[in-house]
Amino acid sequence: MEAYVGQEDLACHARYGRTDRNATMFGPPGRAYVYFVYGMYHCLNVVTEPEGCPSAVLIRAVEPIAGIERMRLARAEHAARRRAERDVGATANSGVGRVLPEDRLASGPGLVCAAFSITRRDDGVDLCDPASDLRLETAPSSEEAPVVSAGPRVGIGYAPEPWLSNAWRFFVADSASLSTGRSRGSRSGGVR
DNA sequence: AGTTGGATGGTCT
DNA sequence: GACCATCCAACTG
Repeated sequence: MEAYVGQEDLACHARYGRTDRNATMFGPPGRAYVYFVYGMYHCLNVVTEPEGCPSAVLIRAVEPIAGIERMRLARAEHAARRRAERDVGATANSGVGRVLPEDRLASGPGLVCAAFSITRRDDGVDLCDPASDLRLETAPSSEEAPVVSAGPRVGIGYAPEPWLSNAWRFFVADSASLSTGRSRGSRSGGVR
């Protein structure tokens, strides 16, 4: 996950003020801020600060625990839909992709939304409401606290220092489901 | 194994 | 009209 903190954070979507797209970030905490990027992917955030203080946490990756097949199906549907929109003909073949490894089902912000079928329609959903389809739940107390590491945020090359290098990306150090970002490099440990 | 280019459309200067 | 909180395929070596 990555923290985006207020209008002063020049990597945050709220840096130019409130717009139709980022309005949810300006609202109460605990809601989903979902946006559309690069013409094909969605990204899920959790609003974290009180109303009027536009901050959120981007969910960059998820370790699948349950509903694995459901996630595989959603990923396949997402890919198929994109293929279908592009190719008008020759759709006969490529339906058979190789089976996605569990570790890669949601190992990126766009993939999280593809695996959970999250779209802009989920923007503003109350993630703390137990009745919500999309929601946060507290971990069982039996669960051991993970070791968390921090590093610079991914994909914000447009931002000036110190925002560019602030270690506001937090990740479970030994997770096999870490997202693979392009620029700076925490990519090394024997993931895979 | 590491790097590069292309797809694709909403959003904002 | 440029940019983008991305991903994957196709390269290179």
